[in-house]
Amino acid sequence: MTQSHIAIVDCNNFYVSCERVFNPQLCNMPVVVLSNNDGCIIARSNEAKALGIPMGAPYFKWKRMIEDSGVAVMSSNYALYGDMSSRVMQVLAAIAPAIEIYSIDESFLDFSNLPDTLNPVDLADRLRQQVAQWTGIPVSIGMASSKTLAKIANRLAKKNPSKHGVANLTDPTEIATTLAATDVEDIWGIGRRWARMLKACNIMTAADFRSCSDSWVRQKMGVVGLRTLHELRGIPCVSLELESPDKKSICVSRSFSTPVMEHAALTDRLSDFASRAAAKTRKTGLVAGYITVFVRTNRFQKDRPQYSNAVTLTFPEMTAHTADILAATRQGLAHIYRPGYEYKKAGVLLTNLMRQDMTPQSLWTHAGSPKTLIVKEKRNKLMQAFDGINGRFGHGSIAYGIAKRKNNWFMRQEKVSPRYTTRWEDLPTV
DNA sequence: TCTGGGGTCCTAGGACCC
DNA sequence: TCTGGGGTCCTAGGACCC
Repeated sequence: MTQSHIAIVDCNNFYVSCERVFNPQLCNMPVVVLSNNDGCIIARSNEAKALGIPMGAPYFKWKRMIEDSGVAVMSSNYALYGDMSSRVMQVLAAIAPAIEIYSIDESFLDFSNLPDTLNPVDLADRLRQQVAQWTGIPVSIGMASSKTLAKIANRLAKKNPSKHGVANLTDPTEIATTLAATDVEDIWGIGRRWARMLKACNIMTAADFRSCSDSWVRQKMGVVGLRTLHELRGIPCVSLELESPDKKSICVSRSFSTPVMEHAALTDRLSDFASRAAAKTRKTGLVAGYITVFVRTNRFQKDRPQYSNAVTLTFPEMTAHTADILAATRQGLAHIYRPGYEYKKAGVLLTNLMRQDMTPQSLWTHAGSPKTLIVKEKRNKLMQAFDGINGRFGHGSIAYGIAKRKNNWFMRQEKVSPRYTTRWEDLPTV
């Protein structure tokens, strides 16, 4: 068996980099990108990080400082980021032996079994240059024998300018010094809670953690923590997933820019979420068995009356049909809606998903009978036409009557860039 | 005034069964 | 004064990720 070697390619400050590709004035200056409703800061350029602006911070708390420091602020433009992501991944997939797309801005690549003539660092350099040339996005690449170590190598590549964006972490001495310089909370798989617990036990760095005993880690952090421990020792426990598995849940939820009190208004918004969720489900060729509808008040306003509730309903027959999902959403909301509260967030979650062609037939519909088949066929064709129109002209171009009243509740999005790559009208001109 | 959205996996404990 | 033992399935909640 050959030694495992894994590379992770991570786009630098991805959302900011996407904005910069089409608006070069944003280069060499501090830039942040905001979440939906311009609520939180979810991406920062290096210059913005240097100013001390933290990831995930509420925008309103930093607005003053951001304005005073001349930081450029962009609302998020997911149509642009999603499209840029697939371009980056296409370049990687064309060159690398095998790829696992891990998130919108990261991919793991299989560098095991490279031919002797091909040095992994040379291959990584080539990938970096090719992605930069063909998409304009800068990436960093870390390599090691496990995913967790590759992640640490990636941080090294980003932090250490002498690495020029590529770090291959294989030398035991370099691994030891790098782990000693890595804070325990910067390990992939160690979040805030576990970091706090570990630090309380005087385990401060990745090197400290690596020398903990298996039994102690197993007891405190379960098998997940144990896996991370072994990965840090260079034993791969998290394998590459070359085929992306089917989703197990599909969720559409939003916070509202202003609170919603009325049942009818909540129905409007949830109906929109429901039809988006239905379209997402059809797009992946799945059908849902259960639906959960949830609502909640603003959890940050502790002096206001709080209410949060959810209900799960079972579909009589698995479905991805907008009409079924809308009906269930309205039924679910009727169960959990209580008047007198200021609702801040709501959503629809579809679970028990299955490939449509694997769906068990209901006992009651005589699924095989010619009449039922014709009805099903008609319903499916309706949804195909529906998706075709919305795919071409944008979500909501066509909608069920109950899903679309007046959409006068737009998201707050004051600084959004054009959809340069996915809308003809927004194509940049040169 | 203003605090995102979408996922995964694991575990403990209860219900139920023999 | 006493009240088995073991297995499976399901779910809620907790941890994590980007």
